[in-house]
Order: sequence, then C-alpha cells, then structure tokens
Amino acid sequence: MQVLASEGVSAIAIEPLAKKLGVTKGSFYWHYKNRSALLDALLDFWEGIEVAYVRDLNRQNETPEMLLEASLYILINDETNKRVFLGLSSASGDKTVKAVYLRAVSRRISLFTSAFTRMGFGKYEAQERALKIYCSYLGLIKTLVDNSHAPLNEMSGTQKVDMVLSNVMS
Amino acid sequence: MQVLASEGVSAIAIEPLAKKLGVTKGSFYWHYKNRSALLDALLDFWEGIEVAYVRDLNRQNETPEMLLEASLYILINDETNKRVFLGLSSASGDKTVKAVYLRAVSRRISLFTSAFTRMGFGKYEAQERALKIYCSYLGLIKTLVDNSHAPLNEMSGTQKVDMVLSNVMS
DNA sequence: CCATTTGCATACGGGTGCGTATGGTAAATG
DNA sequence: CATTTACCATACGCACCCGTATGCAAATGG
Repeated sequence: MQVLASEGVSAIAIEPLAKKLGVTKGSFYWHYKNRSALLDALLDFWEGIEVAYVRDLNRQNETPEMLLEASLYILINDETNKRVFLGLSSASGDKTVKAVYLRAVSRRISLFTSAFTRMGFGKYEAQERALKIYCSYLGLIKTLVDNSHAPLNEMSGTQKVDMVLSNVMS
Repeated sequence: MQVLASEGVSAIAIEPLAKKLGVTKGSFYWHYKNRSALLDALLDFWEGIEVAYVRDLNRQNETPEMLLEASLYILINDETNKRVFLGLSSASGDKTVKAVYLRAVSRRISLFTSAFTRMGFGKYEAQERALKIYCSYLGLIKTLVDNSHAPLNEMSGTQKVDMVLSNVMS
C-alpha cells in the first residue's frame, strides 16, 4: 500500500518489490498467482477502505455542508489517499486499474452531488456544482503532490478546503 | 510529438519508436546520442512552441479578460497541448521532464496572475484567483483526457472555459 | 575517379522484469 | 515415524529495451 502510494502502480513489480521486502520471487509466486493478482488484491483492499470511509462520512455528518467539508478535508489532506488516487489516474493503461479509478472518480462526484442535492439544489445545479468542486479538488491535489506550486504547500489543511469550497458556496 | 501526446513520456522508447517510423536503431543512434537526447529535443521543441504561443496571446489580446478567456480556450481545447502537459506531469520521475513541467506550470499560473493584476486586483488577490483558476483548469483537463466523467465531454469548448472562469469572475 | 564522409542496417552484449521449474526444510498430520 | 503440505530459495528461459560495434552503400568533394 505504501509502495502504491509513493511510487505508483508501475512500482508494483515483483523482483524489486521482493528485494525490498527481503524475500525472493519464489516466495512471492507461492502467495500470488502473478503480478496482476497482487495488483488486484491491493486495489480491492484500497477500494474497500475507501467505500467504508465514504459510508462513515455519510453517517457521521448531519448536514450536507458538514459532509462536504469533512470529505474534502480527508480527500485533500490524507497523503496516502491522494497519492494512490493520483497514481491510479496515471496508470490507466491497465484496464483493471482504470476501472478502479473510474469508480473512485464516480464516488467522489456522487458524494459531492448528493450533498448539493440535500442542500436543496436542483439536479442540474447540484451536478454542476459537484463537477466544479471535483475539478478544483483534483487540480489541487495534483499540484500538491507534484509540489509544482510552492505557496500551496504552505497553506493549512482548512485553507485548502476553503479554497475549493469558495468556488461554489456563494 | 504526436507520440508524446498520445502515449506519454515513457512511450519515447527507441526500439518501438524506430519500428513505428520504419527505421532501425542504428539509424536513430546516428541522429541522436541516446534516448535522453531525443527526449530533450522533443521537450525543447514543445516548450518553444508554448512560449511563442503565450507571447502571441499576450500580443493579440487587448484586455486581460480577453487574454484570460483566449488562453483558457487554447489550454482546454487544444488536444495536443493538454495531453503533452498531462503526460509530462505523470512522468516527473525524470529530472529533465520535471523541470520542463514545472516551468509549464509556472507559465500558466503567471499568465493568470498577470491577467488579474492588470484587472486591478492586488498582488495577493490576483495570486489567489490565479491559483483557483489553475486548479480548476488542471482538474478539468485531467478529467477530460481520462474521460472519467462522461457529461464533461459533451460540453462545448466555450462552456468548459466558462466553467473554469465562473469560479473567479464574480 | 578515388577517398572520405554521410546515412542507415545488422548483430551483439547488458540490464531488468516476468513467470516456471525444481529443490530444500520445517511443521503439520495420519 | 513416515509423509504430506506449507513456505521459501535457486536457477532457468523468455521478452523487452538500451546502447555499441561493425558493415555497407550512396553521396560528396578534392
């Protein structure tokens, strides 16, 4: 999981991984059928965590405003989540990865959309706002992880959330 | 260039590329010292085009509002530019690529910032708005290229620009 | 018109990752 | 106690890509 987060999907390679873990290929291939099986297991594991987290967020936040803020705080400030999500996005050559990635995108946009719907916005307006938030969020975490704009990394977690939210909370 | 746009930096590999072009490695290595030299040449070429384009945009647009709109239209709707830019962002393992990418990010943010400054916003406010626009823009093109949210791809070029601009043009 | 440079092809060695075959050891099991 | 079964290591073949060495033919220019 940590490797997936820090090095991306392509870093899930048997031989280097085995060396890093101090075991051998022979050992690995006894536990997993092949590289793809390991990747699938990792993706499953990650997706399970994600889905559970969304469920908890929905449970623990009364108002849609709180839900939105809490979700964004996690999505923006949880380093592992950010890195894995972006990692998956860059590895969409793999069909399985792409499917997991698309579901993750869908979960995020749906979460935002339902929050706006619960706020009383019409279907179209809610989707529009969700999409705007999603794009801001995605651009933000990409810029953060790439470290491509220094001032961003000096902002606090809440400031980053506010930056994304300010676009749609009039 | 087309390969760089459609397949990403890692697709700049000598043997497959040579095969695709109907030549051999021997031929390639006569023209370029190595893979890195080819990549550098491509990146130089691309960056040159980009810089020239920004200059032209600055020349051809009287008002900062026009400049902003025209720039975003290009950045969002030029397929090659989008794909190369995102390709570079995913290949930041390479040090040279990372440098080119960071300069490209910087150019975009600077362009936005200077537009807002010319509109009369203070330094801080201009930077804030530029950053918001940049994140929206980045998230948008990433979502477009990934084709990860169908409704987006049905919007017109101008609608996409408006979506990004609506966040900051009150 | 011959010699050298230009432009490209074939052929090799090296590195790395995947996946399989095979062998060994220690613990569980009948 | 013998024999499976769990777990892991070594060793191999295959494929892909890099980069170099070398050969060869056409163009060039002295």
